[in-house]
Amino acid sequence: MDSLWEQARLEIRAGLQVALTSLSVDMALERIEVTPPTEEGHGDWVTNLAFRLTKRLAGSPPNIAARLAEHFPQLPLVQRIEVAGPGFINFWVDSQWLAQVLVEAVNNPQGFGRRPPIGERVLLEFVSANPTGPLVVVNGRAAAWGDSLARLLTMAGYSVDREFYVNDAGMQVVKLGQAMAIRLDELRGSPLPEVWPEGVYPAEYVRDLAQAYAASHSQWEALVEDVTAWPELGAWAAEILRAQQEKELERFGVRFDRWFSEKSLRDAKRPDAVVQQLESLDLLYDQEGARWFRSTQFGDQKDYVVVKSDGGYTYIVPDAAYHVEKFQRGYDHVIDLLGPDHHGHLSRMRAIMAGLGYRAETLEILIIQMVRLLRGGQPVKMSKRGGTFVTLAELMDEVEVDPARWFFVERSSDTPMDFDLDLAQLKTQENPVYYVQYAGARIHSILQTYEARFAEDPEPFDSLKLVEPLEQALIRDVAKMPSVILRAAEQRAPQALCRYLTEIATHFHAFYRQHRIMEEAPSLRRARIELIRAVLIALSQAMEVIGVSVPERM
RNA sequence: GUCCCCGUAGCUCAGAGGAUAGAGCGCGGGACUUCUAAUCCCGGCGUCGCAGGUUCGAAUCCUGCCGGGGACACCA
Repeated sequence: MDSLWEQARLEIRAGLQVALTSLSVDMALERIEVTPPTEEGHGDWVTNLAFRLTKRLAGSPPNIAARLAEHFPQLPLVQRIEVAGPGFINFWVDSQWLAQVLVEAVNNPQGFGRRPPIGERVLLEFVSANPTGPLVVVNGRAAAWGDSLARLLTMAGYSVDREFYVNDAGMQVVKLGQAMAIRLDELRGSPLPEVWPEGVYPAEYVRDLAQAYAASHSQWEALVEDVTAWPELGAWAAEILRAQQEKELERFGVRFDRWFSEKSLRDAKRPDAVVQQLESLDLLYDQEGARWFRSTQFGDQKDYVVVKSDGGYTYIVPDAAYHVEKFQRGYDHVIDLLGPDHHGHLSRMRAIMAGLGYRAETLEILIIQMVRLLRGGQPVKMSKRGGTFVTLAELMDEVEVDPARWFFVERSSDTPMDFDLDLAQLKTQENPVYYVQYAGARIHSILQTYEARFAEDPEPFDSLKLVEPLEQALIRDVAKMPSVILRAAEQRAPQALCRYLTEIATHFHAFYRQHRIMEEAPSLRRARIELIRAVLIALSQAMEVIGVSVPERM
């Protein structure tokens, strides 16, 4: 069942087809464009049909538009039709017809804007930070944005699984183990190396991990000089770090359905199967002692190594095996959110999956771009290599979860963003999060007063009382909400919700200052109560999607 | 050098091929005896980076150029 707002669009489109028929023009419904106006005052829905018919019908666009309007059938939901500008036809949806949406929302708050299950399964993989250190700010962006996308797709009727891919095998875990060994040695009183080995981070948190390890393992001193112990030490530390990441994400309001271990994939020999399949498809060749994949056959810039000269696999092999595994689990859509450092990985991943016979459209790869933190207008240093990176935990210590999540979701994911720490902490007009939350708090406050005074209001709801421009604007905002959700889901654009929320909050605040509720006559009071109840529902549902709370008091 | 993203108001950014390109912030005025002033109202002279092209119509699509950011390992 389409939302009322969408229903209006479809009926207008059908009406246009009827008008076309009376002008002896055949046109398929899907080819008739009915779009939102670009500007206020141009109605609720607009068609450009007249421009597109200049070759099939004699006359100028305004003339054709006028004839179409004339033959447009009477529809109860169309209040007004206007031929405007150089040939547009603007349609106003009848406010009374539209006001049904208020009752609909109030009768089913949780279901409002939610499309019934459409039977499609989505696997969304995001964050997937290496378990070799704490989460950093850009992981927070991925977490907030990815979680919102998951909520958005759920609202749009998809069945969504959130997954975190844990790189708990391979070289970086061995390096972590080596760092552990160095730190354990430090515990025995040895000096730290003057130059750390290539790829081994001198990070402080490893010292804490080493202490914890020593405290729980009696034989630890024997491992210090044992190179073969690095993988095990690394795996131990990686699991601790992974568990910390899970906790931090939970604090950030993000939970995963599955933490998928790369090690389990390797243990099951899935990467071997990928290489064998590529071999059997004759897509590998030898060069300089390594096995290369012919990725240029699949649109990549250059071929690349899959089996190193030492016999080990490069990163792409287990990752490809992981994606094969995902598809085998039967998902209709597989979506990856990759970090900014994976930019170059994208074309390789697409190439190898194409090589393995998967259609390009089924795998969507989105890039989460980097985050620059600003304090006092100046960038805060956050280079992971320099060791001065800002962690997600540090960010959460400074900024509350609600504004942090809002800020991350507000911007499209594929462009670098500045995160203004000062602004995020401001609890004033400059901060859009509180602006929207404040609208919710005001509604709660009115509803509490109302329910205390009129627990049993005998007055029936009469939408005819809602005639003020701001009331009608709010009815439209409520009615549009399901369409906003569906469109944002299709576009993978949760940021659209932030814009919607700001708009409905703006209309509400203006309404609030201009009109009263409790002092009005019973019938008007009742109508406005129904209106703001529905506004609160639409607002809360949209806030739910971006993972930001709606406090009852502020 | 190749590939990806981005150039729109002083700043941060919206913009579904359409009408006179919009918001917020900042700045200047004004509004609470009232259901929350974390609010509202008024104030906008922009080469939509540049040049071509497609189109009845381009900030939007295509090509080239200029500027900014990022990615281009037998690391993950």
